[in-house]
Amino acid sequence: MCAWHFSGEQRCLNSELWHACAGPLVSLPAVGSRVIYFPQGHSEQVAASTNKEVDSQIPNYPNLPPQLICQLHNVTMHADAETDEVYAQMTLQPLSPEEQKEPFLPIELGAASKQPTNYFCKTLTASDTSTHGGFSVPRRSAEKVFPPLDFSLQPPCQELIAKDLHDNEWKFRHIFRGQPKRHLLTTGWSVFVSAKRLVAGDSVIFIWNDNNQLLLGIRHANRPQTIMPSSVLSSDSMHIGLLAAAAHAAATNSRFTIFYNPRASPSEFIIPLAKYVKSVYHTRVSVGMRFRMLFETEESSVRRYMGTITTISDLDSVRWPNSHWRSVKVGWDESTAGEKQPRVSLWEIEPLTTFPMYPTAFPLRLKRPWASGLPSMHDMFNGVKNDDFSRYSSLMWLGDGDRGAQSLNFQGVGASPWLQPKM
Amino acid sequence: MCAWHFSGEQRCLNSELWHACAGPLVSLPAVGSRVIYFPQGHSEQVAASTNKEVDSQIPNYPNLPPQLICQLHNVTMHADAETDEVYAQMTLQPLSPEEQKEPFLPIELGAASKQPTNYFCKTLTASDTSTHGGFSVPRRSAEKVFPPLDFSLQPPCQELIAKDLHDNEWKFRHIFRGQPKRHLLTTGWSVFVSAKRLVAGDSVIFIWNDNNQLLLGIRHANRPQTIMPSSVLSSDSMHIGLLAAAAHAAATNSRFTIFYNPRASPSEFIIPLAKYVKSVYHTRVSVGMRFRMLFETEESSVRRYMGTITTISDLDSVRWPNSHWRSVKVGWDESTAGEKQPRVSLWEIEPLTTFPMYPTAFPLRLKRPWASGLPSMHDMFNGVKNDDFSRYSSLMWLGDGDRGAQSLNFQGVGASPWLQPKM
DNA sequence: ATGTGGGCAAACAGCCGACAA
DNA sequence: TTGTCGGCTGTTTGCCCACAT
Repeated sequence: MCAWHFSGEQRCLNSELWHACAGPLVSLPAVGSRVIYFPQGHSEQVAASTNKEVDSQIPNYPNLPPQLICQLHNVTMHADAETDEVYAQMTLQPLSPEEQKEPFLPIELGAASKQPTNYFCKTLTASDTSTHGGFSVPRRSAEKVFPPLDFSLQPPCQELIAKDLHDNEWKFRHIFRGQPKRHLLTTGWSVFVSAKRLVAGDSVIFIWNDNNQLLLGIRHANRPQTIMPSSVLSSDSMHIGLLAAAAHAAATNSRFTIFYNPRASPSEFIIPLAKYVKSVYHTRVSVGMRFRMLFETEESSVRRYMGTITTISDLDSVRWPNSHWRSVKVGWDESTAGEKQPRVSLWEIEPLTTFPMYPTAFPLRLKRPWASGLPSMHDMFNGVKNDDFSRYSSLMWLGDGDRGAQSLNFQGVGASPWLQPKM
Repeated sequence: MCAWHFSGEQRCLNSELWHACAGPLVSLPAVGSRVIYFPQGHSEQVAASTNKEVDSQIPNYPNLPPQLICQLHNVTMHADAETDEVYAQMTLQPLSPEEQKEPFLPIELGAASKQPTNYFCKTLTASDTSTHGGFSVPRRSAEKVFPPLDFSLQPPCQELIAKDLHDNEWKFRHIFRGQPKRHLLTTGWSVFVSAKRLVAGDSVIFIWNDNNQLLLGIRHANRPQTIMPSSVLSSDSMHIGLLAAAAHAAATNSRFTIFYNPRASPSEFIIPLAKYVKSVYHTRVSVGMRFRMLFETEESSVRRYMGTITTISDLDSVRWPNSHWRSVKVGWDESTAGEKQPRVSLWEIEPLTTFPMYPTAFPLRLKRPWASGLPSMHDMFNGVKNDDFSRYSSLMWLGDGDRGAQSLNFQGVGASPWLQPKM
C-alpha cells in the first residue's frame, strides 16, 4: 500500500501534517475511486517545475484524449528531503468504457476533508528567524495547540517535542516570560530554523493531533526562481515522457505513475470523477455568469473571490481541442486580484445561479446516462466534432443522445441516481 | 552558441574548470562532429539518477535502434547550482544514411584533451573541514599552482581570489607559517567550506590558468544515496521520455537534447563516431584476449587496470539486441578491482594485440567502405540478423559485403582513407 | 498582543605554534 | 611533510527584559 522504493522515504508520512502543509484547498482522491486525469494540466506542472514552456516541436499524441478516466490504485504522500515540499505519487489505470459506466461507489462521493482542526500556522517574522532570539508564539495559538504550562513554576516552562514530515524529532523549550508575558520557543528553535533554511516570510505549522502528538510542518514562501531545472532529462523529453506514458497507458489500459506537486503550480490535474461529472454535466454555466471561487489565505485558511465568466473556449485548440481544462475565461471583481489566473476549470468555480432551474419541468429521476444505447463517456470525450463545441458557450457540452434529460441541472448528490451508491 | 534559458545559468562556464571537475577520463565531442548516441546508455544514467531500474512494463520502441549516428550541434557545460555537480547539455540530430557516410572532418579526428596542466586536487581531511582551523595546502601543490609569496614579509602571506564554476569569487588568506613552516589558507576558507557543504573526503581543485586566474572547483565524494529522486516525473515516465524523444528525433531527423552527467554514473553514452568506428570495425577482439583500461585515481589522475575478455554478448538481448553497448564481459586482474564494472564497451578498452595483424596480406589502402554497393552504416546497425551476431565472438561484427578488406586491423588515423579528412 | 533592540554571558569560530606520524 | 591538538582571543549565539506599536 505504501510501498516506496526510493531511498529517502521508507514509510508513510503523517497524513494530517501532509494535508496541513499542502493547504486547505488540496485534497487527494480516495484510493480505489475513479478520477479524471488531464495530461494538459500535468504538462503545466512539468512546465512550471522545469521553468520551461512546452516546445512546439514536441510531437502530438493524437490518440491521447485531453482527459482520461482512470482508477486511482495508489496514493502515497511524500515530502522532498531537501525542502520539505509536499507532493503525492499516484498510480492510475485508464478504464475501459464499461468500467467508466459503473455506478459510483460511496467512496467516490465522500468529500473527505483531511484538514486538521487543532493547529496553527504562523508566518515567520525577522525576529523569529534571526539568531538573536527565539520564536514568538501567538498567545491564542499557544493556548489552543500546546499542552498547558504549569503556572506554579517561575517562569512556567516545558519541553516540547515535535515531529516533522520525515518523522524527525525537534525539541524546543517552551517558556512563558517577558514583560508583558508571552509564549516563546527558545532553546532548539534556531537549530530548526537553520536546518529547514527558514527565512522571514516562510511559515510554520504546529498541529496537536488526536494521539497527543505535536506535529510540525513548514511552508516556504513562494520565492520566485527557486525551482531548479533538473539535470536528469531535458524538459522536452520530460514533456514527451508524460505524454507518451499516458498515451501508452491509455492504449493498453495499463497503470502509470505521476507526481502531483500541489504547491509547485496551481494545476490540480487529477480530480474525482464525481466532481467532474457534477460540474461538467450537471451545472449550467454561460458567458456573463457570476461565480465564486475559493483561494487560500496567508494564514492557511480560505476565502472566496468573486468574478464573472467572460468566455468559454479551448485553452489550446491546436494541441488539446475540446478539453475542459481551464476552458472558462474569467474576470475578477477585486483589482487586487490582478495576478489571479485568467482561466479556470468548471469544477473550480461555484456558479451563482440566479435564474430558475426548471425544478419540475422534467422528471427528477433520470435514466442512467451511460446505459447501452447512449454514447459512452469515452465516445463523448473522444468523438466530439469541432462544431459540437459551439454548444459549449450557452449550453452544456453533451453527447448527441438524450440531450433534454441530461441538460437538467444537477440537483444534489442524494437526489440523483447518477451518483447513487452501488449496493 | 551558449544560449541557456534556465534561470540559474546565464553564461558559459569555464571550460578548464569544468573538465577538471569532470575528471581526466571525461571528454566532450567537438561541436559539429558526428557522434554515436546510445539510448541504452542514456537509460542507464537516468536509472542511476532516479535510483530506479528500468521497469519491464516500459514499452519497446522497435524503430529505435540501439545506436543513433547524430550530428552534435551544441554542447554547453553546466554545473548544478546547489551541488556544483558538472553536467553537459548536448543537442543531437540523427543523420540520414548519406550524411552518415560522409568522410571524416579534421575536427572529428582530433582528440582534444582539455585537462588543465597547472592544477592540484586535494581530498579534504577532517582538519581541513573542521571549523577549528583552515586548509593545509600541500607544499608542492602550493609552490606549483599559487603565485609565489613575498618571503621578505614576516610571516609571508597574500590574498588569493579564486573563481568557481558559477563565476563567484572566493577570497582566501594564504599564509606560510607554523613550525615546521607550511602553506595554509585561513581567513575565508570556512565560509567556502560551509557554502559548498564540503565534508572530509570531498575534494577541491585549484587551477592556475593561462590568464593568470585562479580557478577553484569541488568534487563531492561518492556518498551513496545522495541522489534525490525527482518529484517532477516518475522514473518510468522519464525512461519513456528519453526513448520516445530519441525515437521521434530518429524518425523525423530532428534535433533533441540530452543531459550528460559524467560523475552521476559511469555511462558515457555519446561518443565520437571516429572512436566508435575505430574500435568496432578496426580492432580485433576475441574471448580470452587481454586488455587494459583507464580508470581515474583518487588524486584525479589516471591509471591502467588489466583484465581478460570472458564473453562477448548482448547486455540486454530482449530490449537491445545487437547492441555494442557494454557487449564485452570481462574479468579484472586485481582482486581489489572487485567493484569494477563487469561489462565494458569496445571503445573503452585497449586490447593487447599479441598475435600478428596481417600487416601485408591485404593492400593497405582500402576502398571507401560506405561507397554505393556496400551496406551503409545504417544497414549494418539496423539490419543485422541474429545469426550474424555469432561472428562477434571470434571475428569482428561486419556488414555482409567486403568482409576480407574490412577485417583488416585499423592501422592508424593517418594511414586509413576511412578517416581521411575531407578537403 | 507581539515585533524589535540593548544588555549580557556562554559558546563557538578561528588563528597560533607544538607535537607526532 | 602534514594531520590534529591545546591555548588563546574575538565574534556570534542566544536568553533576558524594556519599550514601542
